[in-house]
Amino acid sequence: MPTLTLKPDQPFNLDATLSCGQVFRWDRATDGWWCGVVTDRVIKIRQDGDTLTFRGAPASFIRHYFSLDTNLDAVLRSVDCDDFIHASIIKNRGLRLVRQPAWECTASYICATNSNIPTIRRRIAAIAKRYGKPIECEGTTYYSFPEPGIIACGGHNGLTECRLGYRQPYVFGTSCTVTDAGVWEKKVHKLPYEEARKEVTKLHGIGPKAADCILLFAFQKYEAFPVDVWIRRIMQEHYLPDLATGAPLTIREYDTIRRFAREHFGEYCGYAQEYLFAGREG
DNA sequence: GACCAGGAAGAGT
DNA sequence: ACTCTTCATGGT
Repeated sequence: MPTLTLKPDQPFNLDATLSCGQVFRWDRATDGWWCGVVTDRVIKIRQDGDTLTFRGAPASFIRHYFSLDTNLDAVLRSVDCDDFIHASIIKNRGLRLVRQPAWECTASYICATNSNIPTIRRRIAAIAKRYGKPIECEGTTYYSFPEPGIIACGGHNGLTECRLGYRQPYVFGTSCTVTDAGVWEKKVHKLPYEEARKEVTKLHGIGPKAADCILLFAFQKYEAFPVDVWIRRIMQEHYLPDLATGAPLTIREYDTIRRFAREHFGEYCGYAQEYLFAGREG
């Protein structure tokens, strides 16, 4: 099986990267192997020290997907500007933001609103099973994530069995709007963060939070700082004590938090966000 | 059974 | 431009 050797100055922590909540289609077996579906590939990978062993994709794909070309030391040095983020970095050093397929990421975060992570995972798996192509791997059947055109062709009620709740028309509607994922993706890629954010927010079912997740995880816009209930809590406790507590998060508060983060952590504040999120409830 | 979850849309001010 | 309400589902 192919392997890839990490350089001494190339920190990477596979477990932290895949279990921090940025991806929904990876599972860790008890023997240390991770298995995930990325668009139409089933990838198995494990880490033993500085060695990655994998199958299902060429090394170039692995290197790109896991952002192994990113100078993580430099990124972390740039956001490591106070004691609290410093502790989060120590705890999860080697966590990297992966490069998610844009359409799958977009549909995923529509499904993610007002839900917990196990539920989100179940919904995405249900969509893949409903419309994706089966992929056999070591005696198990996996399913690719369907292109938007496939979902659009399924009609209004095609997703009913996926039990998306009120998100069903959003996923369907956005599938119809995007249709050609490649074209849409290129358009967003070209835009700088704030403009890309406006563009992505036009889609049905995507507000500020989902847009920031999509831009961070799929478009490498590292200035994005997604604010969910966990991040809001952490920011209130450690950085912005004057924020109102309890009440629903308003657009104004959201902007206050993300602008503070952009200012405080710098141009890679998205990385800071993910280290903070990884350290939630502990 | 209450309460919460990687929120967002729509209607009414 | 702000505030309030509603939305469907599953985990704890």
